[in-house]
Amino acid sequence: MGSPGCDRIGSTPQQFHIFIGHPCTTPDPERIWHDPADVKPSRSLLGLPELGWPDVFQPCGDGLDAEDQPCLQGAAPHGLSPTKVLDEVVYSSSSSSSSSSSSSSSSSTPSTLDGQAEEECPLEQVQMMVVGEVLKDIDTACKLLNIEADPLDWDCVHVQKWLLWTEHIYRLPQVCQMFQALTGKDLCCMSEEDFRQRSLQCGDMLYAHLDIWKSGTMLVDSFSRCMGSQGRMGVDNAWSEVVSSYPSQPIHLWQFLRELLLKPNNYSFCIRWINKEKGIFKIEDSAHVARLWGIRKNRPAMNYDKLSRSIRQYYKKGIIRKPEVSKRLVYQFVKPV
DNA sequence: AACTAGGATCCAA
DNA sequence: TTGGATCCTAGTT
Repeated sequence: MGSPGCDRIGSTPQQFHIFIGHPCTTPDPERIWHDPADVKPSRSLLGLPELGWPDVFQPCGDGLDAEDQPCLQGAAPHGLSPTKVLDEVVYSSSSSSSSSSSSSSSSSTPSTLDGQAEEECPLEQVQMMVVGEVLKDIDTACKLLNIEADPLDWDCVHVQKWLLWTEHIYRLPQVCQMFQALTGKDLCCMSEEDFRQRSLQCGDMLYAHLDIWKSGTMLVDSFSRCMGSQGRMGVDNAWSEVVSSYPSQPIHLWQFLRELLLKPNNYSFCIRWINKEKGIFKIEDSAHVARLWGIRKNRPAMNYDKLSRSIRQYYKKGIIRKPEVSKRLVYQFVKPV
């Protein structure tokens, strides 16, 4: 018996709550949610229509919600295209480093030198964080989709994965077939008008989203050149995280599940430890985990029925088992992580 | 309805 | 050969 309605991606879009730019993609949730200096790029920052945060993602554990945290939203001017925003970030960082008083000279009335320092530092921090967040978002998607960060490196399959992913994140209608047999290079050569011609409804959105990815490499280059050692370290760290994360060989399901479990700030809403020491975990959102696995393996028809069958294959192999007290959706790694 | 269990088959690496 | 996807029946919660 299967799980009706779960065979086709998009059949239950309301359950697919991944968002590439969610704060929880950042490794340290404590810093993110409790540090008042931390400012997240909102969807509008990226030139994308706002989604209700709770509908997009529910940060688990701390109960905080971005809508309840005005400081986490609207970090950048609205109405800018992603490229413009990123360009501004790069440009202003460049200005501020070439002449460290750039921001202060344009700022209204810094009363003291100390005041200048106070104003400059947060600006650079915010700029760096914006770039860092963009890179981390791309990193998250790269890990999940098992694709390169640079669209120029994508083959047709990678393009389809990216499209599938983007459809889900932004709840776009299915557009994959409109971009068949296109490589990443093909995509990058296309103009916004080309995108619109292929998809009147969301071509501009796809174009903008691709722009963010294309800007990733450029951002790293620019920041490496322009930022001071502290900024450079931050970006380098983000980038090294991106680069080092490319899994080149096929991933096993148990490894994938462990990956999700080891990033509770990202995925605890759909899979979490019950007892990490004993390796016991619970799948909180079976459909979501199945979709993540389907995206990872490029199997759009994946569902929990099939995923759980694969998990059960691990029983014989001694990789995963049911805990002594069997509960629904609760499994146990035989060798705890 | 959703989940669990396991047999059978197919396919790609 | 192996790991996983897919389809299936049957039982349980």
